[in-house]
Amino acid sequence: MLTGTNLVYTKKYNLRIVHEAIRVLGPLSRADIARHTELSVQTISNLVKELLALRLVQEGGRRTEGRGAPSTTLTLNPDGAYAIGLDLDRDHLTGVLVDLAGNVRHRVHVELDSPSPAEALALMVETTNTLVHRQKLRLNQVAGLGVGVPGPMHQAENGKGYVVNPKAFPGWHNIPLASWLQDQLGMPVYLENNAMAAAVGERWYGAGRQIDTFFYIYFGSGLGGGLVMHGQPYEGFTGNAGEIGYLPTILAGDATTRETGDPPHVGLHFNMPRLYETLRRDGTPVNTLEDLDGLLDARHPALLEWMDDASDHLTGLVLAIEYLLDPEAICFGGRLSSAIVGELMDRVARQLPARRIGGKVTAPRHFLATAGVDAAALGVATLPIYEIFAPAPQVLLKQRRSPGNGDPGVHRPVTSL
Amino acid sequence: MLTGTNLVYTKKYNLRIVHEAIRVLGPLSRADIARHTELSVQTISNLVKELLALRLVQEGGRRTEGRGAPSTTLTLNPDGAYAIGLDLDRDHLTGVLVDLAGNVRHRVHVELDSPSPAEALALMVETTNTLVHRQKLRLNQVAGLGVGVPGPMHQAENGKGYVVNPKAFPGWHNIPLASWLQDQLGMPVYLENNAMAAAVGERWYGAGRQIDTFFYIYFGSGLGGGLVMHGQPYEGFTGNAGEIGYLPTILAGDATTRETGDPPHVGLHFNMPRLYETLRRDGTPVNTLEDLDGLLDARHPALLEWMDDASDHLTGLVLAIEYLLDPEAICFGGRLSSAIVGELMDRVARQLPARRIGGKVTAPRHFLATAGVDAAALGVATLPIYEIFAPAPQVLLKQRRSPGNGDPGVHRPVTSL
DNA sequence: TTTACTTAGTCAATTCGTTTGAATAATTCC
DNA sequence: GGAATTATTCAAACGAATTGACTAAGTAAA
Repeated sequence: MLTGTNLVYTKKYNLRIVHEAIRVLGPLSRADIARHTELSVQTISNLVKELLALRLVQEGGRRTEGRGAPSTTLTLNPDGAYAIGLDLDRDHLTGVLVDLAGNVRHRVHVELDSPSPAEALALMVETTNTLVHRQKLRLNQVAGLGVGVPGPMHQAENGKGYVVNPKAFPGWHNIPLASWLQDQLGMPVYLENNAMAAAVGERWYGAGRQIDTFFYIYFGSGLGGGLVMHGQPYEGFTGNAGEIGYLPTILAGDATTRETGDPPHVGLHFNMPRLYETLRRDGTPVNTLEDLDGLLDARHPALLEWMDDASDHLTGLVLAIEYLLDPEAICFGGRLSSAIVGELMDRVARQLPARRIGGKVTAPRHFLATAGVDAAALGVATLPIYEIFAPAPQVLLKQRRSPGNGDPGVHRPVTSL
Repeated sequence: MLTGTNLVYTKKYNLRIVHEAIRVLGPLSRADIARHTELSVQTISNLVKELLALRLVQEGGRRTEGRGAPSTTLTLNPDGAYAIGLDLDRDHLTGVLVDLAGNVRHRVHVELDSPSPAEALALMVETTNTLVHRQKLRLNQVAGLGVGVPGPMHQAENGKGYVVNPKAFPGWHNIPLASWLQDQLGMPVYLENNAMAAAVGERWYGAGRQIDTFFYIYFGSGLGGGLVMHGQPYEGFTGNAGEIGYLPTILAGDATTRETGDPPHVGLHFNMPRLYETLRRDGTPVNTLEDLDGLLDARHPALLEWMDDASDHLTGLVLAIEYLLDPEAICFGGRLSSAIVGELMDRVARQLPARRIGGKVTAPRHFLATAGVDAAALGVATLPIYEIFAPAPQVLLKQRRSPGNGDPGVHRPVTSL
């Protein structure tokens, strides 16, 4: 990115910064924003005027604090924008319609069993239309559609667009999900692995608002991870950073496990279908994540045994993240219930001190994700909103006009801000 | 960082972008730069005029290619700036004076044996003065001094400035090396762990110029790592990202090793003093890194055994980096000779395919660092230059005027560009 | 109650870096 | 030799943030 910048980009960025300041720190007065952004009050006044005209922010009552004239408070207009998020996995499809403030306005949930591409596509289009109509919107009033799938993703064979991991979805080889949906729905579609999406959601609406750099450990049907650095999601070169499930459990040695033919890796210890099967063999019928909650309440021995093993590996994983990435915090969330995730966190916290190398004083703090079981759906829904409103540094830089700019096909719309 | 920007910052950034374009892609004409940066020729012409006046770039001959008027070529002026780098470890101090083009103009090397803080400080001041006088410069003509130490670093107890890891330097508890030197020498001092510094050097002068995101595996007296993402060094929240030596070798289980009292971690397998001792017990007198080269030529069994063990762990480490960070490339370098590092890389490359989880198609490429044994010294020398010239996004953003801006004490000078 | 002071916000003029358009020079192609 | 092409500069225009003057609306002190 050796491109320069000019005053047009300056303004775009400042508009986003004002929006972001109100979003994160609001309600705020124009003078407050000026102080936070180091811009002049006059500039803020002009930018706020534009945001008001776009109906993205709204004026509240006047507030008097100390001496001087009372200030007019500004907050985001929740109805300023909508986005849709679809979280797809082999066993379910969850769809949400969220507004600019991150409120889930509508939710649709369907249980699935390894759908074919055609079935899933039809269902996703239907779900999207349902969500749009319930809010009495037209398709073009929605900022975009985010789709979450279990990682990792690969590039399509023609080099255009990402395709879903065929290992998680047998029969989905080389299906360019994003462009299919985009053609059907005529709105920008963002495909992302659900762990990363959950991280973006946490960054935008959760505790991540205040935390610059954190790693999100995502418990889904498998184990995933997402990384936010300096407020920006970090995707990696091939778009698969944070794929913690593939980390080897033993750093040296290449012994492949008899069972899967793959080298021993962390993911095996967090494979939910595998856990269900173990529990079933043990005489306990389990099919869904909700069933696990009941077992936890009953302190079921086999479940507790799994949790011991899982937290043991999780501790090592946390250490790897600490030493390699040194984040400010580590976030735990996903589709497992808060009760189970919380217990895992407790166990990790107990083990961790003894397993750190001596002399380390500061360590990243751990926190439970705020979004709950729909973290991924909410997360992918924030992708279009993030794209339009986030004050990312690249907003400031001129875009290459030339073709072949490296971005492989996932739609990036002309941003409105 | 919720600060805005204005046209003054725009210009600063564009100046750096022009400089960077010439540095990386040069020699370039004004029109070439305009095409690369997407700025207008007029703008480039103005900015180049300033860089010429600052003597940071120089005009070369005119070059005619195809039809049209011939263009004036622009290159960096090597004498436009100088910087000094000092690489300190328990066993040595290496100092280099480099120019803007990355040429090592002078080099000083001293063997040490766990110096006291006072001794080391005196020696570092002396070395700096020697290097400055050899080039017939005055202290204030040097852009700054970079100091590399083995990581990790900690914050000083008063919260101001980083201090050297007391584990690597017994008796160095809570010594604020950077501010001491800054007071003595009156130039900006940048303290950094040598692995990260080597990565910055590689990014600036080596193969990293073309690679946006890479991980640098540094073989020093121990094992270190540095991370460059989107062209920017990533430090982590406490400044200790990339501390790969501390990664647990076994993800689950908290068995501490009898020997050190610490949990088993990768660093133990790359501890040079420990290797020397093993070899000595084996009847082979070894004291320095150069001795190891001789043993490699002789295919010494004990050394080869170490290399097998080391590469075995290195492979696991590479996998962890691949899956967690998904970089474009991984760079191998440090103070071990290229011959040894090269052999380690060969062994890793042989083991790696069998140990990846099935289905992974693309993988980061591996390359040997370009800088050789002085990588760290050259790397720290680039820190002041990087600070002044690198087109980092934060250059575009207004700085907070208020005190307590979070930057803990390491001197950040007013940049000239 | 009056007066002084403080703070929020707007209007108008200024500043400054990039862009645009015109002009000039140097070279190749026909 | 003339037309086309490319590099570079000069001068004017554009558009963003800034600055300074001003109004409005409150608190604090006399």
